[in-house]
Amino acid sequence: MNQDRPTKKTTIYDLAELAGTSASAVSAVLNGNWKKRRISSQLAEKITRLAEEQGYAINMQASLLRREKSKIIGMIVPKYDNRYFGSIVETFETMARERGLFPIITCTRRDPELEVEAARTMLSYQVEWLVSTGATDPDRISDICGAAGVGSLNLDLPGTKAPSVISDNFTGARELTRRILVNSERKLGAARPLLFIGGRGSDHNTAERVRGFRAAHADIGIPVDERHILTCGYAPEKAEMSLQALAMAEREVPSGMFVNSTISLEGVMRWIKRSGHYVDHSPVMGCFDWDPFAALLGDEIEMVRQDVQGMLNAVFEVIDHGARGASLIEIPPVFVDSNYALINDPMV
Amino acid sequence: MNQDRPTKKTTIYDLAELAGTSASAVSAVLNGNWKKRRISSQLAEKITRLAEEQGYAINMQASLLRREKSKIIGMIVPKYDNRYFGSIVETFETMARERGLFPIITCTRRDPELEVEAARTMLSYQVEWLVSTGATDPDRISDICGAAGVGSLNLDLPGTKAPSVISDNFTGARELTRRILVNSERKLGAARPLLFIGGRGSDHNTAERVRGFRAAHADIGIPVDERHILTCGYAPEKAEMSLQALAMAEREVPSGMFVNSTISLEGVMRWIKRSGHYVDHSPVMGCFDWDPFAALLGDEIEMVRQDVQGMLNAVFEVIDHGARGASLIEIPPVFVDSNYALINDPMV
DNA sequence: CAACACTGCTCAATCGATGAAGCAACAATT
DNA sequence: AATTGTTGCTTCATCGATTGAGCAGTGTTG
Repeated sequence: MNQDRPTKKTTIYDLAELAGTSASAVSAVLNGNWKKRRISSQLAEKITRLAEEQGYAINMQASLLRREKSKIIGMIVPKYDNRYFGSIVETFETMARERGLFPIITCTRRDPELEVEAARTMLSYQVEWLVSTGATDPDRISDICGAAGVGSLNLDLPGTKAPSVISDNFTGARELTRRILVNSERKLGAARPLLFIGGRGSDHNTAERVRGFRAAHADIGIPVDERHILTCGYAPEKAEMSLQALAMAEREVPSGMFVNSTISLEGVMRWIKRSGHYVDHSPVMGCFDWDPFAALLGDEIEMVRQDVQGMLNAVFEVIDHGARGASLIEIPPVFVDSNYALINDPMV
Repeated sequence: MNQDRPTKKTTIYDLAELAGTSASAVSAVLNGNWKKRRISSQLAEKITRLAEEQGYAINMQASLLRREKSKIIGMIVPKYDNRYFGSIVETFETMARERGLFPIITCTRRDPELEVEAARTMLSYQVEWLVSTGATDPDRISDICGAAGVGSLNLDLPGTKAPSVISDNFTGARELTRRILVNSERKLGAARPLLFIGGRGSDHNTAERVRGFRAAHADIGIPVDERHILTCGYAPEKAEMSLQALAMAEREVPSGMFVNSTISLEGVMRWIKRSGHYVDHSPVMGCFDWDPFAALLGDEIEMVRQDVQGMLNAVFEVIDHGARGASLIEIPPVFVDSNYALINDPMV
C-alpha cells in the first residue's frame, strides 16, 4: 500500500487530485453522506478505491475540530490489578464501541492529583462524557466537567454532583454476612461474631458494607466486637499488618471474616498462611468481590460478585437517555457458588 | 468557574477578547513559550489568571492538527482479565506519561478483525507509535502502521516486521520445568514426566515453552509423552475439557503439570477440584505466569513472573532511541517463591 | 420558449491553535 | 539626523475535514 511515499499521510486533498475531483466530494464519499450530497456512484466508487489503494486514514483531529460532537467517551479507573476493574474496563470498551463511541481509559492509581489531571486532559481531548470509577473525589471531577459543559458520571463510588451507579453494598454485605454466619454455625457448631477487614472507614462503600455486616449480626441477635472492624485500607500489606497486630493483642484468633475486597483478601490469605494459626481449622470466610482463584482457596469462601454488566447497563442508560440529576442507582450484586455458577440474588 | 456560559467551551479567542489582546498572544502564554515570543510578564500573568478563572482547557484536536507531533501513543491489548496484562497496561501508562506522551489503550479480545480495526482507528487519531501486545497477527498491524509512516512494536508475541519485546520463553520454561521436576522428585520420590497444558501450538511463545519443557526433561534424561502436550488454547474451559478427555482416555492421571498461563490454570484448578482425582495427593505444579491467589493454591505451585517492567523498559528504549529493524529482544522472566519475594533469575 | 426542477458537482468559510513575518514605538549608537 | 536594535505585540496563513451556498448542465412542464 503506497510504499513510494513513506512518511507523509494521505489527505482528502491528495485523493481529490488523484481522482481529478474536489476535496469536498472526497469528504462526502468517505464519510458516507455522498447520496445526500448528490455524488454519482461512479465517482464514489472511484474515490473509495483510491482511498483503499493509498491506505487513507482520516485525520480525526481535523474531523473532530470541524464537527460538533467528538464521540469520545472517557473513563478513569483506579487500578488494573483485579478482576472487578478489569471487567469494568473491558465491558465499558465493548459497550462504548457498540454505540459508535471511542473509549479513552486512564488509570489514576487512587491518586487525587492524577485524577484531576487526567480529567483535565480528557476534557482537552473533547470527551463528551467522563465516567469516574472509584474516584477518591468524584465531586471535584464533576465540577471540572460541569464547567466545561461535559457530562460526568460516577461508577463504583458515589458522588453528589453527578448520577452515580454503585453496587447495593448494604444488602449485598448483609446477605454475604448471613451466609458466612450460616457456614460458621455449620462448621463451628454456632454462629460466632465475625471480623470485618479492609477498605477505608471514610468511603461510602465500606461504610455501607459495615452497616450490612452489623445488620446481619443483629438479625440473628449476636453482638459485633467493635475492635474487630478493621477498616485499614485496601492494600494487602495493610490487611496483613492489621491482623498481625490484632493477633498479638488478643489471645484468640478470629474464627470467621468478612473481607472487603480481593485486594485485601490477598493480605489476609498471606497472613493466614504465614502466621501458622490456622493449621487444622481454617476460618469461615467471605469476600465482597470475586476472583476465580480466590474462589478455589481454602474450603469454601463465600464471594459476592458485583454485577458489572448491570452497572454498565445503568451507566449507558444515563448516557443514552440523559441523567436525572445526581441520582443514586444501586445494582444488586450476585452470589457465586464455588462451582462458579452464578446464582441470582435471592434478596430481590 | 464560569457558570454563566453553561455549554460553550472557552477558546483562546474568548480569552483574547477578555484580556484585550490577540489570540496568538494567548496561545503563546498558555503553551509556555511566551518568553521566546517576547510577551511581557504582566500580560502573561493576566492571561494565565483569566484562563484559570474561565476554566479554560485547550482543544487538543485543534492543537494537534496544527502541530507536527501528536504525542499520542497507542497500545493494543488482548484482555484485561489477568495480572500480567493489567500490569503491562498500568506500567505502559505510567511510562508514557513520564515521557509526556498520551497513552490510548484498547482491548481487542484476541479478535484479529478487531485488532485491525483498532489499529486503523488509532492511526486516525494520529498515534506516533503503536504497541501491539499479544496480537494474533502482529505483522498485519505493522504493515498498516508502516503504510502510514507510524512506528510499531510487538510486545509479548513477536512479529517479523517490527521490533519485538518478549519474555525469554525457552529459558524460562526450561527452568520452570526443572523446578517442577525437582519438586516431583522430592514429593513423589522420583522425577516423573510432566504434562504440558494451555496455549496454542501455533503461537511462538507456546512453541518456545514446549521446547524448554522438552529440554528440561532431556537434561535429566526422562522422556516426554507426546500425548501429554496439550496446547488446547488459552480459555479455562478448553483446559478443563482437555484434562477431562485425557483422564477418560487413560487410566492414570498426571502427577505433575506445566500450565502455560494463569488463564489456563483457572481451568486446571477447576478440573482438579471437580474431578475428585486428587483428594489426598495434589499434583506437582508450575505455571508460566503469576497471580497472587494462584500462588497460594495447593501446596506450592511454582510460578514464573514475566518481567513487565523490564519488557516495557525495552519497549521505551526502542521508542526513545529508535529501533534497529525487526529485532527480537528477549527479557528473562523472574521466579517467585511462595512468600512472594522475587528471586532473581538464577539462569542469568 | 421561458420557467422551473433536478443532477452532480465546486467554492469557500469554518473549527481552534500555532508561529513566521511584520509593524509600531522607543532606545541606543554612530 | 540617520541608522540600528530591542521590546511587545498583531496579522495572517496554515493544519485537514466539513458543509452551506452556489453554479453549470440537462430534463420537464405549461
